[in-house]
This record gives sequence, structure tokens and C-alpha cells, in this order.
Amino acid sequence: MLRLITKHKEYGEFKSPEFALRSSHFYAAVLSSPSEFAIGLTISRKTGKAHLRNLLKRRVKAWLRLQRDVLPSGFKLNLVARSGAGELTWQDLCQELTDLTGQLRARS
RNA sequence: CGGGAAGAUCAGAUGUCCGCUGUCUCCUUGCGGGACAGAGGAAAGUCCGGACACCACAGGGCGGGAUACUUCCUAACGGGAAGCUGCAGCGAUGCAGAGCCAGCUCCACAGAAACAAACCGCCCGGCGCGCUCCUUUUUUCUGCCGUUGAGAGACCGCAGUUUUUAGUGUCGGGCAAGGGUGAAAUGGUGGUGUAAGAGACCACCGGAAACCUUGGUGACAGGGUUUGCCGGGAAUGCCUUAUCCGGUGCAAUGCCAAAUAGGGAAGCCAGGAAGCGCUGCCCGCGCGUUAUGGCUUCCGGGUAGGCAGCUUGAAUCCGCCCGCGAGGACGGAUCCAGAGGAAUGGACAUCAGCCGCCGCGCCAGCGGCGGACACAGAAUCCGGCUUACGGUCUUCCCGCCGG
RNA sequence: GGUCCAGUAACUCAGCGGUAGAGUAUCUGCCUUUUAAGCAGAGAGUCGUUGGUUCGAGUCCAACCUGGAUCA
Repeated sequence: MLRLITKHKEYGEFKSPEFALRSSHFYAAVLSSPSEFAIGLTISRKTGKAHLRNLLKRRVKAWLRLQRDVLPSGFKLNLVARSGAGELTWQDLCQELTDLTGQLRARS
């Protein structure tokens, strides 16, 4: 099942990840976690101004909602936005996130 | 039509599907259904001012900070309105604003001097050197002509002769007109005057100050009289004068409060030594004080976490009255985000607007295609300022063309 | 969210309103068999940006930009 990480302490676990995934605009630190798919978002000020950061967060959440039935289970990950991620269009964002989950599914 | 100036206003709309936050409500109480509401003009920068909260505080002074034409508005302001003066602009308009007649300080380079000054210069005097020629004037003498007179002589003219002055250097003094320096050098023009000069004096012009007067609440403006009063700049240099200001900020502050580890109290148990009793002594037992340790209970501080503060307010809209205006008074209506790793997104369609490109048309315009549709995301709340930015409308100014 | 600093040469910093400086680094000579050290010299600045005050701003004033620190 899908779960968003909203507690400060839980983000501390990502300081020593099991493995990491990279794409051109994102970085994901991954831990294994049985029978759930937990995701946290980290979007720093370098990504863009406040309205761009909010837009990116909402779009990632919307994408997760659309894909909730086909997400792989057994992972806990922190998705970090890199510079330039705020300027992505909706179509490019979907493509990149789908590629990332493809990498994740190959690991499991 | 083109180029400007000032102000006001909007920040796409509608529908369908999936999804988020809050409040209310319904029942089959479960991560249920329904209704309603859900970012901005700047939410930004955090540059000012308040509300509110806690801390400090007799009163006053010094120190520190802020502000600075006038009158007003306001809870308050460094904000705003209406004016005044100066500057810029052909103009609509815009920008600036206490005081260098309290004192101190600074003004590079250049220049004599940024002060009460003198380099060149103009003038006077002393001393030294020099003194060619011409002209003019005055004086002395001589000659000639003329006039007058009896004469001596006097007068006029011409010629000659002699002396002095006019040059330069230096010293002392006077002057501030001219030259030159600079961003800036002591009001301007003409005259009188003087050795040369100078508002030293005079006329006119330009300012300034004092007094009187008219208008204005006032800044100030107009008029008149008098005074030669007329020497820069910098207070966004120190400063002076006037007014205002205690500090910290919702991560303020208050309440509830887990686990773990500390603190305090009580009880029980263990436990070493002093004392008392049984008993005069020893052992033993009991009572009992007190280090220490353990357990239980209670209290207090307090962390994670939760709740309050948290959105009804100098509020918004409408009407009417007062005021040139900023704004104020009254009446009515409305409740309009309250999140807390932080809520507004995604997909599709239609219409409107804007922008870009292409095609047609003499122009106005018409058609098609495309567009993360400008800047940008509330975090205690208000009043401003500043900065970013897409349109629309109104009023005004200038230029050109046509009637 | 609040508060407070800083910005000058490639780097670290000075700078009394009057011609922008020091050390390190770089480059070029000299020295040395060569390098290092040493000696001599050179180049390199929109003083974060834009306005204002001033005759004249790195400096004074205002607005903005970019970094950083701090408060649980």
C-alpha cells in the first residue's frame, strides 16, 4: 500500500541507504520495507521558487495516485529533486518517474 | 495616427471524471456519504508603523536611535492628502525640502590665496645702474619779428639752449581693477574719485536684512520704507534646534502530558556503628537514630507529542451625510483559507482575452496553427512603503494629417 | 517565520570623501646542471547592482541582488 512519509525522524533513516537510483532530474535513496511502498519528497530551495516547488510536489503526488495499483511493494524511498526539475512539463515528469519505478522493479 | 503624463481596475469563465484541507451534518460507526468554503495584488523583500504576548520599570536628566517646508488625515508611521518654495520639462507633470548670522572640522590636484591672501600686475617712496632719438608742455637764458610805450620795459609768436621726468634691478609700503588656477575666488554696468585703486562715493540693475502693511490657519506671497548690508561650498561631516522612541518577538506566551534518566517526600525490606531496655557484665533479642542500597506509592520540573494563542477584524460590501482631498460619522447586510514535512493538482472539451507565426485583404479586419498562457504560493493579524509583472479603461499633454 | 552580518585582484583581507593597496598565487627575466628557495620586474579590479547627495563617492544615503550565521 502507498504511504507518504511526513515525520522528521523518519527522514533521518535515509542517511545510510541500501542503494540509490539516479535520473537526470531526480535522486532516490532506497531502503527495504516489507509490504508497503513508502515515499518521501525532498525539494530544496535550489529547485526553484516557492510556487514551482509546490507545483512539483503536487504533480508527483498526482502521479502516485494514478499509478498506485502498479507500484512495486517492499520499498521505502526518499525522492530528492535536483536542479531543473521545476521546469519539467507534466509529460516529461511522468516519463521520468515511470523510468525510475522500472529500475526499482528490476531490483526486486 | 504617432509619442508621452497621471489615475482606476481585472488577475479568465463553464462543464465532466479522479484526488486534497477545513467546518457542519447524516447514518448502516468507517480511514463512509452529503452540503458549503478553500491563496495574492503584490501572499515577496522584511524597509517602517501598530495590535497582541512576556520581561523590565517611582520620577527626572545624560547617553543612544529615528524623523525634519506648512496645514491636515490616522491606532501609529519614516505613510498619505491638499498646498508653499526651488529645480527639470514646449507641456500634461515629475523630483527635492529645518539650520553653515552658535561653534568646530574638511575642501585632494592646481593656484599667490579655499583665507582676511598677494604670483604676475597697477601705484608711491628710498637706494644702485642706465639715460639714444623725436614730439608736446612748463620753467631759465639768448636771439629775431610784431604790438604797445617817451624810454626802461611789458606782452604775443617763432627758433635755439640747459635741467628734470619717462627705463631697469632691489627693498619698504598702498591696491584688489585686470591676468592666470580651480568645481568654487568677495554682485554687475557706467561714472565720480585717486598716486594707483576699491561700494570709498554716485546713478541704474540684481539680491539680502530689518521694520510697516495687505491676503492666508500656516509655509508663504504682494506692496511700501530704510540700510551699501552684498566673502564660497559641504550638515546624506561633527553638530544645533524641535518632536518621538523601554526590550524581545507567535520559534512571544499559556495549558495538558507518554517512555527513559535525574530531583524531593513517605512507607517497607536489607544493612554497619553509637545509645536505651531485658540484665551488673558478655552473647543474643527488641526499640531506635542515621550513611547506603533495593522496591512501592505520591509530588514537582520537564522532553517527544497534543491543545490553546489562530483568525470577528483600526474587517468587507451597500446606502446616505460631512470634507477640495487623504479621511470621518451614521444605518443596513455579510462571515470571507486556517495548513502544520505544510491543503488548490491531473486529464478532456467549449468560449473569451492576450502573445507569436503563417495566409488573404488598399485599410479597418478575417481565417488557421501553436502557447509550462505575466509576476508569482497565506504561516499571528492589520496599516503602509519598496520591488517583480500581463492586460483593459478613463482623463490630460505634445506633434502631424483631414474636416 | 523572526533576527543579524558580509560582498574590493584567481584566493585571504586593508582602505580619514580626493590617483584603488598588501600578502599568497600567475607570468617574464636573473641565479642553478635542473627544481625548490632567493633577487628583479610585469599583468590582472564595472570596488555586488542601480539611483541620489557632492566639484568629486570603494567610502555617505536609499532601493535591489547574492551568499552566510543564528533563534526550537
